Amino acid sequence: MLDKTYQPAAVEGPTYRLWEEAGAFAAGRPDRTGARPYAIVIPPPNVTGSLHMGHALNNTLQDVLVRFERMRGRDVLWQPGTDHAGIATQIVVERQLMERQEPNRRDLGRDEFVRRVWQWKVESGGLIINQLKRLGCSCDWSRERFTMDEGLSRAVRKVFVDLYRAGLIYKDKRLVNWDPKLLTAISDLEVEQVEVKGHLWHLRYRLEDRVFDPSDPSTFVVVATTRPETLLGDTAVAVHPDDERYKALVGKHVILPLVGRRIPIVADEYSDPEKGSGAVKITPAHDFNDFEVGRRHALPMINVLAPNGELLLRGNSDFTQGVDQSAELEQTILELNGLDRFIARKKIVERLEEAGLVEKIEPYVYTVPHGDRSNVIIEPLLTDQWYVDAKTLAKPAIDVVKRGRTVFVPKNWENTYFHWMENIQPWCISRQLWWGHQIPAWYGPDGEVFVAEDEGQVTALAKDHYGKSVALTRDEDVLDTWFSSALWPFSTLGWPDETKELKRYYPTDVLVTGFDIIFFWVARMMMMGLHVLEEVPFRDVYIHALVRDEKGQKMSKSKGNVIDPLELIDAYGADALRFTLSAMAAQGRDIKLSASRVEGYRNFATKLWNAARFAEINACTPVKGFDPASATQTINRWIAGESEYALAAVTEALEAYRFNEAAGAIYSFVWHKFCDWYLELIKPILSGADQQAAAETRAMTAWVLDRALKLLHPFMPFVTEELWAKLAAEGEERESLLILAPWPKHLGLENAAADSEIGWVIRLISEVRSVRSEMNVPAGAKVPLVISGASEQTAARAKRHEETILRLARIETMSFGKAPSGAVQIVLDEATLALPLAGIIDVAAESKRLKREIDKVGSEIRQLDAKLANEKFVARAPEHVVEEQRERKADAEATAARLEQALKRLEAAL
RNA sequence: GGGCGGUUAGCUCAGCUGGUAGAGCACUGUGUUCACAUCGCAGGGGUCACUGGUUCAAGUCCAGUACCGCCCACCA
Repeated sequence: MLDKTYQPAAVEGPTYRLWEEAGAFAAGRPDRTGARPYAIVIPPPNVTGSLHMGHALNNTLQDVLVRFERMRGRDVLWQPGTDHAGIATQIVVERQLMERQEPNRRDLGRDEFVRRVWQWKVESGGLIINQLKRLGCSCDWSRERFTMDEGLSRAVRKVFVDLYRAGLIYKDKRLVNWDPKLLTAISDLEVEQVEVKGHLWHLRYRLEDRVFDPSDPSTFVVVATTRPETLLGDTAVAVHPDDERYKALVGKHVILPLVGRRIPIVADEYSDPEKGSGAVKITPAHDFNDFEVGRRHALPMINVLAPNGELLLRGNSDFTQGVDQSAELEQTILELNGLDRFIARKKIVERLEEAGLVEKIEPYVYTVPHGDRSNVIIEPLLTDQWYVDAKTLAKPAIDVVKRGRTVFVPKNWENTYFHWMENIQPWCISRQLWWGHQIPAWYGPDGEVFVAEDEGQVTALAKDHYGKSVALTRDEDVLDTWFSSALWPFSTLGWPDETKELKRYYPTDVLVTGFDIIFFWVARMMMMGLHVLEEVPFRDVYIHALVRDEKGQKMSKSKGNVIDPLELIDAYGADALRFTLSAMAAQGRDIKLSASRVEGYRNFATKLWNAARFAEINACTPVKGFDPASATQTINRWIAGESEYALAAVTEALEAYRFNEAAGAIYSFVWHKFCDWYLELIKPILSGADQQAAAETRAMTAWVLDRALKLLHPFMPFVTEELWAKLAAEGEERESLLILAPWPKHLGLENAAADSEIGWVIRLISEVRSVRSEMNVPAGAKVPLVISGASEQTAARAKRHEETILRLARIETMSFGKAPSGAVQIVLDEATLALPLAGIIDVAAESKRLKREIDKVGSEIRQLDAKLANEKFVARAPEHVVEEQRERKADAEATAARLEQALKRLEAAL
């Protein structure tokens, strides 16, 4: 006997183990060898991660698809794994070392530190995997991968070497986004532009051949800057070639304050006469634009910053090059060397003010680049880094989407993808970290670079080159985490080996992910997949929304508005959370989650549970060989047909990735069709005398319930699997677990006659209930029902469903004849239903109610009249639309006439 | 500066190819009915942001406006 409510906590664990023991998640099951494959690779969560709402959504949707296709008979591979997440993981372990007051990373040394990270990974890295299991994810865990596994590392090395040899990976010295806190380069994508309120300083640079006089503008040039501290690295002042104010100055020189460096005034179109003073200081080593200007004018690049963001002046030969020794220079070095960039800024401004070199200071709002991990201001820094020639790789990746070989859903994300891909910049892939794939490049004694997959090959290469064995040193840097992620769709399948999995499951069917990583990940997988395997990594890319809190804010730990999916699972069950996320996954931009919604769907699980309980109590168990098409009872034919509509709706919606529609379709079928009406309508049959009808109804109930469990299983796997087992025929076991059961087939059970008849019964009951409620008839009171003006068909229907009507509409007796006076009257199609309530009802109130009804129908008639009187409408609208309006008008007029009669009868009774 | 979304019931949102506005929650009334009070039944509540256009017909298509949000961009 089923409990009164569903207890998720008691069911979820054992059910999950059941699936695992049955090998239900495994790809390539023996029973599917001839089946079409269906593959999804999971967006690998960071190994440091714990399940947040975004993961919950992302993985719920994948699991819905995977379970759906598995039931449709496909050979499903859902490839799981985790990402080593270079920076994030290194930060976590470094923090842990600090908390435990252990030696820091540098004291430990690289090998020991990396060993400690691995150790951490073994101990704590599996957390999120277990959380995915709690959500019910049916990944093939036997195939779990990690981006730093030996196999995946081999793929990384091979791709790196191949791309290097193809000239698509190269080393370059240029400005990079440098994180002064993490002490590593980062890619453009890892930089966030943050708007800040700051200042714009207008500084005076004195002209070389003039004596500086603050009151004489002809003795200096004013430059405006938001970063005064970088003036130490200035190597020019640029003005626009057409700027009349400065034309005469081009070619002359100014003397850099605090330093004494003589720098030229150059003409360059980069300078915007509208901005600042129209003259701009050029610091090629510390600004991306200035870097380009510097290249055009062959300016020296003077780096004045150490990697940690402190000024580096003493012993900096670039800085002092060509500058005469002076007391001023010495003081500058003494005061500023080793200062943090922002402290130095203050000092420099102070000194400039003392010297009368600050013309004015304006408040100024501008954007400043911040590191997305460290949250500190990023410094453009001149360093040697490895780059991927993304522009070349992007071309085919753009092309395949244009030609529809890979399709984004929703389609408008393709624009975002194209825009970024068409303007793609070289991808900086080297990171000055220790945790990650160390770059397979070695340097000879003279700095010659050798790139190969392993040390043996590299040694041979070097020997060839030098004619003898030499000592090589390996490049210390590691690769951007996203480099290995980019290979995920094929590295997890065993590439570079030609495995049978690679052959069978690549390209994968769909990638399910959020729009925030289209650039980071989707685009790069496209580029790598196409380059390495010459085939797209996935056919479809389903982009889902981001989960936000109830107020629409992005959930983040710092805001404290995080809803923990595991807490929701504990409170309401995994099924309720999954159903909520599915139901809310309309193809918009974001999902605002609230616990009340989850609670509502928990109630849905309970509702289903109780429907099953009803089936159990009434011995509705599956009957072998039952053919739903053989049903004779109208109500049974009706629910069979309704189940067909639901099947079609769920199937079509899932095929189109319309998760919310699929969820909505099964929800309203189970609750509003099956529970609200079918189960109520069959109660008289089940307890009635007609044994054959009762038997048919029991069989149909079990059959429909089975069908509902199947349709619901992708969304609510736990409760459906549990009920599937419990509802098996007595003494028998199911042929398979629900997870492996076949998706229902369309049997053509739709039945218009049954729809019409049951629809009529439902309308009758609803109308009677409504009027009773409105007339304040006590719920418990049974009243007689007199039907007048009924057609033969209606009378037959009423008789067929008499018991049901009596029961559900709380009717004492049903009869046919003239409507008695002093009765409440309901017009239902051609018939009028009278509830003789003389003495109970307030005649005046009833008269008012009827008049209101008449008004309502009247205004509908007027509207329809106007429409039909419009010649253009009749002439131009499609025939069926016009016809529909005519019918509607005829119905409304008939109803109005009957209501008028009803009103007359009522008033006659007064 | 460019691009993309959003604006529909008190709240959170559906509404795909234009043809009588929907759901969940909340609210109101009600409930001696044998699956379910995590429930049943009934009900209130919307000039679909605004302006104009296309159309026989617009929440739905087009243009513009106003707010809100996101993404991209090197603006001293």
